[in-house]
Amino acid sequence: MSPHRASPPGAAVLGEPGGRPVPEATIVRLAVYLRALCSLAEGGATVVSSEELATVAGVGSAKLRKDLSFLGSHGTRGVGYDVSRLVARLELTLGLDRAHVVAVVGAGNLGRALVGYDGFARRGFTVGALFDADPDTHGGSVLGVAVHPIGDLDPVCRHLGITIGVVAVPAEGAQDVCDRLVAAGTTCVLNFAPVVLATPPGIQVRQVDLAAELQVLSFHLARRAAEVLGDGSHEIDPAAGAGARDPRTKTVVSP
Amino acid sequence: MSPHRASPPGAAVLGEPGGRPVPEATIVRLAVYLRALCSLAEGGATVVSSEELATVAGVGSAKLRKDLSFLGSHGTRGVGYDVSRLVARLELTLGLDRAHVVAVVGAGNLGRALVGYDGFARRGFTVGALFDADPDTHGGSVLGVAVHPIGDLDPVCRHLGITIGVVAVPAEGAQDVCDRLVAAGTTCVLNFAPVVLATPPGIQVRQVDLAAELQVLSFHLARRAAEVLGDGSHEIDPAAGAGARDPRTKTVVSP
DNA sequence: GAGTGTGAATCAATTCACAGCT
DNA sequence: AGCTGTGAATTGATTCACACTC
Repeated sequence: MSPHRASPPGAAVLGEPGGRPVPEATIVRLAVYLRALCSLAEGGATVVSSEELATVAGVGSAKLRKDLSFLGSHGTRGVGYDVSRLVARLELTLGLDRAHVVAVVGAGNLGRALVGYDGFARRGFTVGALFDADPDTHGGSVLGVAVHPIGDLDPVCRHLGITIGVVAVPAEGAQDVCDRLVAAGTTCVLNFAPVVLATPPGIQVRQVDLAAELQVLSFHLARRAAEVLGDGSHEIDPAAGAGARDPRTKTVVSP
Repeated sequence: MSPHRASPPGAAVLGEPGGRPVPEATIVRLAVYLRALCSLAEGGATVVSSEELATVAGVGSAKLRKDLSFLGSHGTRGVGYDVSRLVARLELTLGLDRAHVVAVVGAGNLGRALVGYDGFARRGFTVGALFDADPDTHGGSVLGVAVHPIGDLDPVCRHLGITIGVVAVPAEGAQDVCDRLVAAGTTCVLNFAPVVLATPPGIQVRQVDLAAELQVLSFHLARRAAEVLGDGSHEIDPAAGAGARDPRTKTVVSP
């Protein structure tokens, strides 16, 4: 249907908060740092070193410092980072200083689970509306969120000031839903449907592909099995490797 | 610290399916290609070119060919790839030739939604057991899958031959659940809890962080807003030498 | 002619290592 | 002394472009 281009993969643009373009990979980690910081704050910490924070966040300290440097970070040399100050900086950078209202499209198992997911609310994301194709659901509500027909997506989203759309419908309907979200002025889409969405440029799409995640794990199981069995499933095999090495896994610091 | 040459020189990079190590980024895309191929196959296609397949998968054709070359791919020059042959090759590589039984820990909204997610079954993943901390759920079942106490995780998983564990519990319980899964012999974990799991080496962890995904989208909303408003949210580094916004820079992929 | 497979070049991300603050 | 911030070096991934096959 849509002759749009797929949204550009990386597309890290410049003119960013700290004055430099923030790499995509870094942005994802900022949210992780924020989480880690909050849990440290709950534990009573008021300052943290990059080493401590990195450990909690599961990354190396150098990477963490580099990441934070993109925000023109406010650490103190010889001391560390002021926790509440850094929390505030991360929240600002991630746009969490203002509340966001999201629309969830698809009131199936997944859609309903997302409405109830408290991790969203905890970060200032509220589900303003649910949409579904099934007329039986219309007029009902899930945890206090009204369910609307998909045909009403445009007016309802505009009225509620929706800025992020979540696609939780089966693959067949996903592109149509996406097109409607974009037409309704939404510029950010979180897609759970197992299809690559085509969008006009400027629209941000994040894909969460549950089946693909399992397949990646399955790949590693298969690789390991092949290794142990001396690789029975494949042809080419020059060097039969000793199996001890583990190239993957985000292993902790090796002593 | 000086583990410069710490890695054993004898054990060369291990041999992967196609004979070369497969980059992580590629593995994720293989699942996408498989999906794209299946939908093309349903449309009656029997051969595809890298160009066609790449379009459906939302990547560039060069990247696709490079990715497939890691499997010692079987395309035909001047023609393209035999669809069913390539499907078989991808399934083999991703370990989908054998069925996998997964355990879902956490029978809340998300856990139950995952049990019902047909995208799993469609790729040969069956949920063999559900576990939950709440005694009220024990002995019950969700869509035919029995709910067990978390304390029974080890025996039940071993009995069912679980190879993949899915963590769908709140953050507080996640590390404990992960430890139990690992103790029960599971080597692959799909984690939905918003914490970084610590695991022994050799354990594969994939993290799905729903709140983080929204935060990444929120970041882009904030960046865009800052751009439009001439960036009111930041102070640091007023020494922006070059023009504030540079519409160039690799950015948009030309059609 | 059409389209794969792949070295070589480019681009991005990570890690190192150290200068510079407190 | 301790720890951040960051250029420089390295590693990894993507893109190019073309030889080669059908």
